[in-house]
Parts: sequence; C-alpha cells; structure tokens
Amino acid sequence: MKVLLVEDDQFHASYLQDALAEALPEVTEMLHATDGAAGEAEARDARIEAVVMDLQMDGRNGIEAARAIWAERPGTRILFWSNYSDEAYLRGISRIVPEDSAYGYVLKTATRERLKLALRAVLLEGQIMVDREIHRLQRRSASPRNALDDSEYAVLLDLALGLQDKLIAERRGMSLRTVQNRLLSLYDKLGVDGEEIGPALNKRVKALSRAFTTRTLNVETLESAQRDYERWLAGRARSVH
Amino acid sequence: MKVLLVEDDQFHASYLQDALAEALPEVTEMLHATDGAAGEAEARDARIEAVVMDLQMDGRNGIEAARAIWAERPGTRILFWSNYSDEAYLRGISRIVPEDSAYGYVLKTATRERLKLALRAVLLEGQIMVDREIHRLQRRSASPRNALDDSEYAVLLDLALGLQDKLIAERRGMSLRTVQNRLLSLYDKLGVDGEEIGPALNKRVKALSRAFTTRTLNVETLESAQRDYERWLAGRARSVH
DNA sequence: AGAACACTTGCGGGCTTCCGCAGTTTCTCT
DNA sequence: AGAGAAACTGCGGAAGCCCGCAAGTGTTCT
Repeated sequence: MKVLLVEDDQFHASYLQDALAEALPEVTEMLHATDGAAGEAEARDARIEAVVMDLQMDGRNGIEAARAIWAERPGTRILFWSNYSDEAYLRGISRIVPEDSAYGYVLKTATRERLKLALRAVLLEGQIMVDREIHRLQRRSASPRNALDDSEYAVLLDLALGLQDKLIAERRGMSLRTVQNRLLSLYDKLGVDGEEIGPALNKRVKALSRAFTTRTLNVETLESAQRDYERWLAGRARSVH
Repeated sequence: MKVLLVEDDQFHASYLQDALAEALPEVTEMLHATDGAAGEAEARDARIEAVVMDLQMDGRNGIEAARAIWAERPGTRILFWSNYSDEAYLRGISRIVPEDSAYGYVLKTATRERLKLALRAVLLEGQIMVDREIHRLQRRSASPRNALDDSEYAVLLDLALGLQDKLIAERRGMSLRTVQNRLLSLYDKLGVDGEEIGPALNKRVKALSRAFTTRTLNVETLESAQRDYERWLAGRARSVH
C-alpha cells in the first residue's frame, strides 16, 4: 500500500510519518510532498489511492489539490489533517467531496491515538471520519440562524472582491434589487447590526470584516475568488467585444 | 539562567526545547507556557529575563504578550519564533520594541543551526538578530511606494472596523475632509485602482480586501483593533453622558 | 382550488462616499 | 526670515448604497 503525505511543515510531517508507520504496518511506500501542486503531480504519477493532506500551505492549498486529485480519481481516500477549524476551509471541503469517496478530517491537536485511528479508518477501511469538533462547526454553520446559502455566499464573495451592486447583479444574473436583498440578509446573518449600541457603520465593510473574524472567509478563499472573477471578466470582455 | 518558552504547538515546542538545550548549556531552568496570557504571568512570577515567543497563538497572541512583558521589565530579551512573515505582525513588533532592549526574529523554516545561533545571540549576548527574509519584508514595507505611515494605518484600522468617515474624524481628531484624503492615499498605496482595466469597484471594501491579501492586515490585528475601538467607545459614552 | 408564505423586482428618498477645486495652515529648506 | 512644498480644510455635486413600500410570481400547505 502506498500513501502520499502532503504537508509543508517539517515537524508535523515527521510526526505524521511516525504515526503512520505505527498505525499502518501494511504501508509499503510513503511519499511526501510539501505543497499542493507537488502533491497533485505525485498523486497522478504514482497512482496514489491514499493521501494525508494538510490544508493550510503556501502556494496551492490542500482544498485545491484535493479537488484536482478527486477530479482525476474520485476513489482516492483523503484524510485532511489541519490546525484550522475555519469555516471557510470546511465549506470548501464539503463542496468538493465526491458522493461515494472516503475522506476524513482530523485536527492536529487530536491525540496520537485518534490520529492513528483515523488513518486506519479512512485510508485502509475507506470509512468517513470527521473530528467531533469539526462536526460541531459544520452543524453550527448549517444551523438556520447563521447559515449562508450558496447564493448568499456567492454574493459575499463578490462583495469581498469590491464589486458594486450592479456588477454583482450582472455576474449572478439577478436584478439590482435582489442583490440588495441578498446583502440585507447577509448583514443580518453576519450580525452587522447585531445588538451593538454603537454609531452607524459602513455595512459593506463591516460585513467583510465580520466574515473574516467569524472565519466564514479567509485569505486563501478570497484569492481564489479573485482568480474566478478575473476569469469571468475575461470571458465577459470577449463576449461583448 | 532561566528561559521561558511560549508556544502553543506541541511539536514546535519540543523541537525548541531540544535546540535550546543544545545551544545553551548554561540554561538551568526551562519554563513553558502555551499561550500569551500564561506567558505573561509566568514571566512576571519567575522574573524571567529571556523568552522565546511564538507569535501566532490562540487567545492572547505573542505581540500583546511581549508588549505586556516589556512594559514591566524593558530589559527582557525576547526571541520571536514564527511561521508568519505577515507584515501585520512585523508592524506590531517594531511598534513595541523598547529602544535599548534585545530581541530577535527567526522563522520556523530556518535551519536548526540558525535557530541555535539566534538563541545564543539574543538570549545570552543580548544582541539584535533579525532573519534576513524578515528584514527584506521590513524594508519593502518601509519603501516609499507601499509604506503606510502611522496615521494612514490608524485610518485603515478604523475603515476595517466599518466606521464611517465622520466617526473616524471624531476618533482621530481630524476633519472629515482630511480623513477622506487619508483614504485616497490608502487606496493609492493599496493599489485599489492599480492598472486594473475592470469595472469600477467599491473602493472601501476593495481596500480592506487588498489589505488582507497583501498581509498588511490579519484577523488577529483586526480583533485587537476591535477591542481598542470598543474601549474608546465606552470612554466616549462616559464623557458625553 | 384557495390561502399563506417566500422570493423577486421597480420606485423613490435619505444618507454616505468619492473627489475636484480653492483657500489656509504647517512644515522644510536655504 | 522667506519661499516653496505638503498637508489640512470647507464646499458642492455626481454616484453609490440602504431600505421601506407595494406589486408580481412561484411554492407549499390544507
């Protein structure tokens, strides 16, 4: 059995290697990549079927790498292992997991035993295993009060990029007023006006600010949204001539 | 000689302990705290004069802890050891270093030899030692093109919190128009309009967005600015009755 | 089928923001 | 001290944003 580790921090990588060797004696070959792009290449070349993936890496991050790997071989088993319980990362993952594939999510603060358990369960048995703390987060983000549905999330990304209402309307195919309605519910859900007694705020900016502090958004997500936007812009320019 | 380690990641902490033992046999006592608040208390109680401090920690971060420690005993020698080369952290540090105290900054990606060198140089010899990569960043941030001066930075923080022009003017004691001038130069320096051919943007939001992607700002800085703002608000309410 | 509810859209008004123009103050040289 | 540069300030207008109101469309119950 071959396993690929994708992890850019050397201490964490060597800890992982030890734990993996202990947990899975059936591993015959252990590959190691230190960023998402190298991980993708490695997975393709070596026809890897089991991966342990860090999420937060310089350059190409774990989510993007996982998406690329699953696009080629949806059966690949991936265990995500990360410090970060950011909602932004979770949202990214739940969006790309193929229906029938095995994956797991373990926090780096988990005990060695729990890590080893997850390694066996996901990589060997093909189970799905999500750390309890993560699960709690996902539940919270799915609770009616704070859940952003996909279209609100899309508008949030556009807002974060600095697009004006009219442009968002064009990009998302909604009327101006509908965009503004979405913004209103965003302000509500992000708690922009929430019980603060203070003076009036610039809601647009405050919404972005809260999206960051509540980990609904993070820098990587923002950068990837920017790339999407530029691609769309290029397409639009072509179609308008 | 007593040394205090403040580091919340267990792998990094144990690596640090090893390196410290190798580099400084004269250390007789090694204390360990896992967050900023505990680090402060430990430093005070044990009358610590040498600290190795992680910057990025949950709860109270390294910058705030260092400020508190230096406020009590400016002679304390502090070596910052961190993954993060964010400008936001650097700006924080250069603001609080007492004129005559010894400090250093080493990246976690540095070799063991370089770390040991920095440990000896800063903690034992009281030298100042800054990783070359960090130094490069500081220089860039001091270059005329992108440098935000203190008052621009203050306005950026207020903007990020969602304050409106009028409120910023009140808080910072400037006229409304001056605040707007600051904003204009912020937009310029953050490249809000920079050679992008795309449609017009919401500059306020885009400025915040760019501040994040260029690492001028990060979530911790934002949260601490929010606390400052709330304190100011409370004071203002009292003085107005 | 009909009632209740949610979502979308246009209109309009009050407010904020961006920014050019021009006068005044403050800083910085020689 | 005096000249020139840089920063600060008020005014005013165009554009964008926030949002209440009301009419239209679609969905889900009973």
